[in-house]
Amino acid sequence: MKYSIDHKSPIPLHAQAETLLRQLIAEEQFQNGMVLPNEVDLAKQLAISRTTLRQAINKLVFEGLLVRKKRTGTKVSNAAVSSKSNNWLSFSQEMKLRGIPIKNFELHVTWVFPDEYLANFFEIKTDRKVLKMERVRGKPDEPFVYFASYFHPRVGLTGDEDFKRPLYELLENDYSVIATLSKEEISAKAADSFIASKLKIPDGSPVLLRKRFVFDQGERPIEYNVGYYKADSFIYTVESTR
Amino acid sequence: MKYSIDHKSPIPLHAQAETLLRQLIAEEQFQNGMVLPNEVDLAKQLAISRTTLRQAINKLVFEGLLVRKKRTGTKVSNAAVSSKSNNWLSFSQEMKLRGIPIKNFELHVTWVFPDEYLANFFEIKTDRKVLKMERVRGKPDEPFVYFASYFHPRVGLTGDEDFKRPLYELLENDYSVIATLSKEEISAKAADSFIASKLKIPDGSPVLLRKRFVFDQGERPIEYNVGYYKADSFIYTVESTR
DNA sequence: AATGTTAATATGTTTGTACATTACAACATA
DNA sequence: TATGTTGTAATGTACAAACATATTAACATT
Repeated sequence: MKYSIDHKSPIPLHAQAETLLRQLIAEEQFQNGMVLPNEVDLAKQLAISRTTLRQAINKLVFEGLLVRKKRTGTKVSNAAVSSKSNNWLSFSQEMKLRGIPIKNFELHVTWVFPDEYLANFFEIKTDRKVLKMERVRGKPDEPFVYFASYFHPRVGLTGDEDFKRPLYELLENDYSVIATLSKEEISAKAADSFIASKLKIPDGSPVLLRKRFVFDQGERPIEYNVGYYKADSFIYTVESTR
Repeated sequence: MKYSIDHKSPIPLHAQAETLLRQLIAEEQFQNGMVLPNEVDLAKQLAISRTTLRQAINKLVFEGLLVRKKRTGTKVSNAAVSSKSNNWLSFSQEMKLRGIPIKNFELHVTWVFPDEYLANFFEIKTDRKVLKMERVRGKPDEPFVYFASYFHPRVGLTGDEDFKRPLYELLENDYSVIATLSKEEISAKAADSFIASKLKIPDGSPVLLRKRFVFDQGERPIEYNVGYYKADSFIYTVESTR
């Protein structure tokens, strides 16, 4: 087999198994509608226990990528959501897609102590400094988003990186940190004075608040990102199938 | 304990444990934000193994109802109402899952001529009437969402249906219309006077605007839905993997 | 030929056990 | 006083073993 599982890796076996299955399905080694090998054999092939394998399969079943059936086996669901539930574009790419030329300004990098909320997400203590990157984007006279990213110390960023490069490319190539999972929360809010000044809008104007929690393969937190978008400058679109 | 687990029941123990936890949370035996007993003890109390208990907890964690944290314990997520992509719970169902009792009021059904925008989406002419359903939801003294749904004439609704029933169930059972695809747009906006009065908030307050375009199996448009959510009463969550 | 029985095989359920990781607190030491 | 060190309690990960259940296929019986 092309891919395999590394028992020495810090990434949990079930997580490795999960991404491995994803890859095989994506590459159509396991094709749409095809039944995959039975659990006992597959576990043996991957050199993990059946229980661990089942953890991985369970997740994919929950996502709807796989369907279990007794006696018949577990098959790849071709109705497949394609799970490209969009949005693995970084922001600059998103905007280019809309034909809007965007500039970065007020790019600012510092080391800060995390607050409770962030320390909690990162699973670190509040006295452990983290790298914070802030930036404002838009046309210079018309900013439309302010956002702040915080990076887990584990990633190993020094603060001297070229943050004009696409972020996920930088992480992947130079730090071999692979972001595989993101959870986002989108809500509406009234701009406080800080945000209002950054976006050059009146206090209390509506903004779209977008929090993004990014994880690596082992589901370990690696980045926290908050963005404040001027109302109407950003529309979040989601497509989902059943 | 009021409820307990029956080892002789044909219902799997982990499933029993799952519903039991749901009940306890709904009844606020385990309240919002409260940490529940540690796994070892809880398993002992319920007379099931820790692993089995974890199966149950895992599901609720996946749903977002519980949050695990090392050393601290597992706590009930008091997070505001959220909506996951890729699952097709209608709004009332989402709320029930979290044990929040929600009421519909100001339910209102009329026939209207579509504007250009809607006619365009439905691919019909503007002189063809469509069914419009409006409603406000929340606690009676505290509305937190106003929304309007428009249904394509093709669906065949008469206006006399019981709109208190879950919508997709109604469409599926009584009209054999199966909604399989939805596209959503989420943005922030300032409430105009109409929305402000419906939600009992000041003019210009921020609201989350959610437009939903629903299609049937043949990708034909069947519903257009606009919702205005009071800021902070609704968080839209999206999870995506790569 | 239709029906019932059984065996095989897949997933489903449950337990017991062990060790890893994290966070905190209490204590001990420089 | 400041700084390690160790203990402890929680979740996280992993494995092995056994038994349950559902479905199919093959076979036997009527």
